[in-house]
Amino acid sequence: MDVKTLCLGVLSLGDASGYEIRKMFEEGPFAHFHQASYGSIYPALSKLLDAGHVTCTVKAQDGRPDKKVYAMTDAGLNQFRTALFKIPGADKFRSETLFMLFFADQLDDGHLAEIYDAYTAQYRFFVEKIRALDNTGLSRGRKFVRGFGLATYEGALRYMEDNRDHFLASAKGEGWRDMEALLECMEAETQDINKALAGGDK
Amino acid sequence: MDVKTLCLGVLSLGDASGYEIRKMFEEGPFAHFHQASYGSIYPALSKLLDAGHVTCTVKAQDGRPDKKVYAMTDAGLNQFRTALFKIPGADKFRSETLFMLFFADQLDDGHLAEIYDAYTAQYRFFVEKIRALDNTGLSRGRKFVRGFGLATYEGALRYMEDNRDHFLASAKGEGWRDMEALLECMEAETQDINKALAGGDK
DNA sequence: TCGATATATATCATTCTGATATATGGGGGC
DNA sequence: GCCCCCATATATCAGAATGATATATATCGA
Repeated sequence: MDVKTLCLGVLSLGDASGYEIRKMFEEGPFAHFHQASYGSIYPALSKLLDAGHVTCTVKAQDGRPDKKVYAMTDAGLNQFRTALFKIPGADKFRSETLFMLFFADQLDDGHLAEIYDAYTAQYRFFVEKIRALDNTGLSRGRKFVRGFGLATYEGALRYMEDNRDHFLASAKGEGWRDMEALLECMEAETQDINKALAGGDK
Repeated sequence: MDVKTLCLGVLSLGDASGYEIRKMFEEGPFAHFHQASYGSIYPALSKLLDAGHVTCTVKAQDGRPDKKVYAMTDAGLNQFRTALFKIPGADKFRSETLFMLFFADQLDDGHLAEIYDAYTAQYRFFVEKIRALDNTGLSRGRKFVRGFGLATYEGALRYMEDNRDHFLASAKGEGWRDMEALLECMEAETQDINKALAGGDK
């Protein structure tokens, strides 16, 4: 799913400028499951304009720079609905923090605790913020992703709170498995995946 | 965190080829919170070799193509530990499925149910697979990320199972908020974030 | 008055993805 | 026996995205 489609999605909710679209991915309702930067949004809007999927109106503002407000056309809506009808690609989760915590034994104790507590605080903040959101009057899709995010963050937060002291206190180097063991593990998983897919999933 | 650092992390667990490193991100212990493709791994290994952070030994195999086995040097280990001491960047989660489900009202009912059930099945599969993992003898870091992943997936799965029927059955277009309302919402969130960060978090 | 922050658009080097190319060998189906 | 698919293994590349930077204006607090 490219940024053009993401922009069309945002514009299906109402007219917006590139700056506003970016805010939707930075702090808005999409922030927790998608992101896009200026460097991809502005070129995407140019392409959408060329293709006739959006229109552009320059609006002068007092006390602020001019704004280019984009609006979706019928062709754009069709394009968006076509994209929505495809099979979605797999989720992609990237966490530098979890990668670091994986290598806890290589880290200094103070730094490890610092990272752990900052990560916990972040999740606690997200949970509180999403809980505080008023979900009356929202579309079912918006309600669903809100609940989904809350449920996952709550699961993660509870785990981190429950396991903090034991994790930070447990001994370094206990139980060390080598590369061969990891690769064997993986082979077993591969077979499972193949079996599951052959069984009819996805 | 660039792919060079990710490769060093894998190599800190034992010697490996580019192909094997890729498997670690595709199906191995890192699969659920990081990914890297050949197109980034092979160039990264070349750069690490030039920098003296790894060594390379070509190994002939019977019945299989030759293998380039990479091993971390002392300089490489130092480099990796330096990278681990930095403040980790923010998590990045991207889900095309959640983006589509956000726009549930734009989707055909059959397709919506299909996407929902496939997504649920995927999470159920992950939960079962991680539960089945033998965690005895693993390092505390490995144990932690396993538990973390399980807790988040369980939270998401429970939510999807509990809300399926209500979500799919609820009426289209109920409660429609416009762009202005979304942007107002965001402004409130921004202030919260600033307050929280000023308060000492992270 | 100075610096920081917010609004707003735009560009670009670097990086990463996803696809493709190349080569070998094993296993299953017919 | 033959064909096709899959797994192993390395490498490259077009296209896309990131993160940083440049530019300009206005507000707010110190």
